[in-house]
Amino acid sequence: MTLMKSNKAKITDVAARAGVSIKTVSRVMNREANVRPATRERVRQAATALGYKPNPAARGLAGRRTFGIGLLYENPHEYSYTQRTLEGVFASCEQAGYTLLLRPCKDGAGEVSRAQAARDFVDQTRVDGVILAAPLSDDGGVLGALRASGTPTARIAPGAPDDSCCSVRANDRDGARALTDHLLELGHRRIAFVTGDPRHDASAQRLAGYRLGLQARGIAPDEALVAQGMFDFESGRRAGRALLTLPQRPTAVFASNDEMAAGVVAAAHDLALAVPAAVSVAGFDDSPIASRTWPALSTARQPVFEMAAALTRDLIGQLTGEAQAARHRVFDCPLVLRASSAAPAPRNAER
Amino acid sequence: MTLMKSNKAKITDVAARAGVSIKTVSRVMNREANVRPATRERVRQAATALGYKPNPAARGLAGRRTFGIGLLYENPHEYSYTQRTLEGVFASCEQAGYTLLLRPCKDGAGEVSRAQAARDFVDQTRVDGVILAAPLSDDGGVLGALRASGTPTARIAPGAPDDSCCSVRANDRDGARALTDHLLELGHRRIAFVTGDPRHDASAQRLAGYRLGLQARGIAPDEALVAQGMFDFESGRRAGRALLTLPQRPTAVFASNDEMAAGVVAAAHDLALAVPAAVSVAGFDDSPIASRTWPALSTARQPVFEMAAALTRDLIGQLTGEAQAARHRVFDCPLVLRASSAAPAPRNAER
DNA sequence: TAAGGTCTTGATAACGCTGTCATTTGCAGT
DNA sequence: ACTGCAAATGACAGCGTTATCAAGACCTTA
Repeated sequence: MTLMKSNKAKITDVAARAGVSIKTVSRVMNREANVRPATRERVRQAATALGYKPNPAARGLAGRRTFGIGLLYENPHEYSYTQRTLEGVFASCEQAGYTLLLRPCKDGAGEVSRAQAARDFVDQTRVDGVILAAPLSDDGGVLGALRASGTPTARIAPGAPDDSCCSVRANDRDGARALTDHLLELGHRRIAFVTGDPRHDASAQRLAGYRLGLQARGIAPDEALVAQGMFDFESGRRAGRALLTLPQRPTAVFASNDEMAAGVVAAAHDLALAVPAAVSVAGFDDSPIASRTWPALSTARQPVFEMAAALTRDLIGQLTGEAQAARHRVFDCPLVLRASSAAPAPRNAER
Repeated sequence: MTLMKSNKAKITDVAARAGVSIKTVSRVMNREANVRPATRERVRQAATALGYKPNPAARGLAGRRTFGIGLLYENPHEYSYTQRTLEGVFASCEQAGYTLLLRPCKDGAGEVSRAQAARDFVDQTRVDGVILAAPLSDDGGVLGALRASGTPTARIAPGAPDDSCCSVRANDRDGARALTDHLLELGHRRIAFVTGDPRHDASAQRLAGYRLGLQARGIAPDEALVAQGMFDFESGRRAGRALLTLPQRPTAVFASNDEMAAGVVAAAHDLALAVPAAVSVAGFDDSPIASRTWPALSTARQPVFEMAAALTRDLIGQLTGEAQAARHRVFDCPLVLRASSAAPAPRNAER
């Protein structure tokens, strides 16, 4: 762990180390012509050694350009989870006069490269604060990079809230528990479950809620009824196919998010099983896909916009010094019951 | 039309006009305490009169804060059109060392407020360039505001490409024509169409492609088979219900985008009409929803990511002076045939 | 009226970089 | 070795704010 104080190297430091004037450093950094290769190389090495990154504000002020590109768009009808998060963050930023800068991280990349992306981002933008969406909010590398840079951070749905960062999360366990209870009340007893991406803490919470629900009714857990998913449609479809072709078919399938639940519905259609007549399906999130499947999904609504907006307010509060301690908010997930869940067919309704 | 040269007022101008020092102006702008109300008001009026907006770069340099909030997230599975656009823009920005700043515009707001939003955005961020997503790319107010500010602009799917802005668009007409031909070749003759939001030029193009296809086969246009939609799921569902309950039911429905096509599929399900046995459905875009409906949608793929990435490259080329003239790119939309389209049932296959 | 505060206000120095323009260096060509 | 020109480098002045700190204005109280 390095010193907390981020003694950012500046152009004069690089110039001194390379034994040239700051103007030459500027030329090298901006890839201008007319610098001898040897000099260029010397400067480059000095810059690397010092970890020098030009200050964008100074560049913008002196050079009259910001190296920023704006993207303007209208709110589309087809919101995704990320999209809704973004809208929530933006709403709070706008109110406080902050600007929103985005950085998608390649999901294929390893922890090292994600940490690097985080480092690059704060260096390049010098933002006052950063918000981490799950599962980045639990990424040790990213968290470490941000901490090292001294950038205040806020986390969406982190596994272990920590008093150095504000955080917000849904009450995944209770939401999943409520949905499980709903299926139980309809008379289902063989309820399968599709887990989510294990890197998201929410996955574990939702599974726990499901188990708690069964346990409360004295139903023995059956591991054969729990399939692994990754939060995406295809994994849901695969899990659905596996679960619905089990010798003793479940009468309901509860997937950890709507995207996978849509996959389960597709799998049921593929197998000519009517939903909900032959099998009930439930999801989680109340994302747009939930009302676009046929039949529409019963689910638990995650108030994404509100969560993101509140978290951003908290972060800005910290930045401006209004807030003292890190705040951790938890939002409830009310049930949204639609057509994908119903009482099981009589022959399956045991007890 | 005002002078093109944007003589941005600076703090000294405001100070001079209000008859105070720049520090006092700074205090007022930053809502600091200890400024006499009368002074505060005087400064405020001077600032308004001059249209003064603090330069964020100077603020960042002097004050060590950027008023920027970063949002880091991983690429989600559930991409929307906007999301994909954003990824494409980001990819090109990243490569050129630019930072991406976002500004959602309220879609409910009028043209005046959208223009204001655009103005505020460039004032607040001083971005080097702006990209306009449809239908903002055809919004006179926004375009005017950007032109007045002298900010280079690039447009996604504009109605009338103009030589002052780069643009990119899909070949909507040919794509729609190809999809129509596909349905015709399957044997369909009564093919209904659901139009898109009229503010998007693409809507008119797609409708034109559909009409061209019918015309080429000598099929008389039947206006009863054309329903108005707004590119969203619900409008598609409504249009689908209307079309599928027509006395002489169409054997196929071609919706201007996948979102609406999904609505048509839902409407068919609602009416207990099997897709594609009783009615074929086609969409446009190949957005994620296209492969999530059941059955999955036949559609035309709009290469959104590539389009956005190319446009951004072009814009940055203009900014750096590499490119001279505004470039206008057109991307083809290859057919993606899935299970939602098939030959009509024999009794409907006339001729 | 004077002393002792507390508000208000302003002068001026950063902030870290790029632009301008002068100066130095390197290298042909003689 | 010398001239001349182009390439390479540097000195220094901004860029438009905020921060610091001192000074002035205005009250209160004795």
